[in-house]
Amino acid sequence: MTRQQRLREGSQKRREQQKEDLSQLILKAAGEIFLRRGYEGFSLRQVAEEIGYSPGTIYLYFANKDDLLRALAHQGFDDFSRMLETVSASSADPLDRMIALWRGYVVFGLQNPAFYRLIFMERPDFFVNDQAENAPKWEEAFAIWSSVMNDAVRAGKIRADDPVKTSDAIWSALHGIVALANRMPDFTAERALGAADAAIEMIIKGLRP
Amino acid sequence: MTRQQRLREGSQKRREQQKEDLSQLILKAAGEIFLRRGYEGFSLRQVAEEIGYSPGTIYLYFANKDDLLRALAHQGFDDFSRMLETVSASSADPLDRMIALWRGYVVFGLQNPAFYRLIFMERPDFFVNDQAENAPKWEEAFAIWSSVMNDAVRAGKIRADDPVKTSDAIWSALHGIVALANRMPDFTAERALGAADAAIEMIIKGLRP
DNA sequence: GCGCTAAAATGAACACCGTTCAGTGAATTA
DNA sequence: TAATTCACTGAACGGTGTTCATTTTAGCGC
Repeated sequence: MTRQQRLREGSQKRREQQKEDLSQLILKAAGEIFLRRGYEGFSLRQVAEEIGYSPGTIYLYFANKDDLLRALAHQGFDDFSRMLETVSASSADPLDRMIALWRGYVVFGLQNPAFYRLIFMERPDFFVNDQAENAPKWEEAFAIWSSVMNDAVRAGKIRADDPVKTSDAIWSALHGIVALANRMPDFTAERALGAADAAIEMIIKGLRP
Repeated sequence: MTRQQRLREGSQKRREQQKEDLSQLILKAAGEIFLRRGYEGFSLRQVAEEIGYSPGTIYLYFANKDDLLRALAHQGFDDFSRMLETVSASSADPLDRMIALWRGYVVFGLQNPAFYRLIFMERPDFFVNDQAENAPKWEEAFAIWSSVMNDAVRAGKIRADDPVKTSDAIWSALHGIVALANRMPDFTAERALGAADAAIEMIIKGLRP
């Protein structure tokens, strides 16, 4: 390899590094503004303002607003997935683990309202219709969810005549709690946690074998 | 009363009538566009375009976009309330009535996605913080809801240790189903109805005395 | 019928938004 | 040093909600 080739390679690498840096800077600023202003208040022009670039520059790193929003959603979903994994490893008892998972879902939703809204309320299409390899796998998270439920069924802790419908019903109950807390002014986190306890108790008793 | 006075009164009435007419025309056009374009696509300029007036005219009849949107939400909530009343009178048996009410909630949500989204997902603040007399009463709808539940409790059909938490949990479950069906591309109405059946069965069994 | 007056409606403007693209200027290459 | 590539800009386009001076319209007394 000649000296010139090495020089060119180094230069190219440096450029790519800078490009990657700015991409990350945009993403970081976007995350801050998204948390600060919420889903509706989030705008590309503010992100550009924040990092001191013109609005057009963002389009050199992200295809459009949705693309940037999708990147944020993926980050948020990674956190969500990690939480699921952590919680599902918290206990050896199948029933305890399942309850911990459900409670973890609600707590995550209450503690990360902006991201929960983005992922599960405003733009679930980012995940459902996303074939990209780098996309966090909706299915993987759901795999944890259903494996925990399967374990409880196998251990004879709960009955699930129709696993899909039952799983949907449980998910809906938890999602409903978080969604109401997210949008209704008087559905406080405290009230949501109370509803979650009642729901979990109801579900467990309702699915008793 | 002189002839002139009568003339003036008639004229004034005619004017008020015209004002009322245009107000209703705006509301009607707004409803159509809201249904056609959904919550996000709805714009005042389109409403003005539809009825052949300039955008500013709408502000002579509604304070702003929220005010018009609130009027739509109130209409939608009236439909919702009527449905609750109708359904709650459908059966004499407390348990049947309660189940019919729950199922009616889900069906209404699935059949009126735009309005359900407006009322329960995007702008519940229209109701929670609305002190106006003409506002549909959130509390009245909830009164039907909880009276039906109370009847079932008194009839010994279900147990409700903590009525508020239990009621919140049930509402959350139903809302979760409708909310998921509303926003998730692959959560079809059919799937939602399946989840609703599973949820209702789970709840009934979970609350068995 | 004719001015006068008050109400109604307009349309241009403002400040935003996402998005595009010809043009600029700096860094790299030859 | 000259040429070229590249990141970046900033103005523009069409859209949004909202305001307000201005114009048009309609009813009134005469």
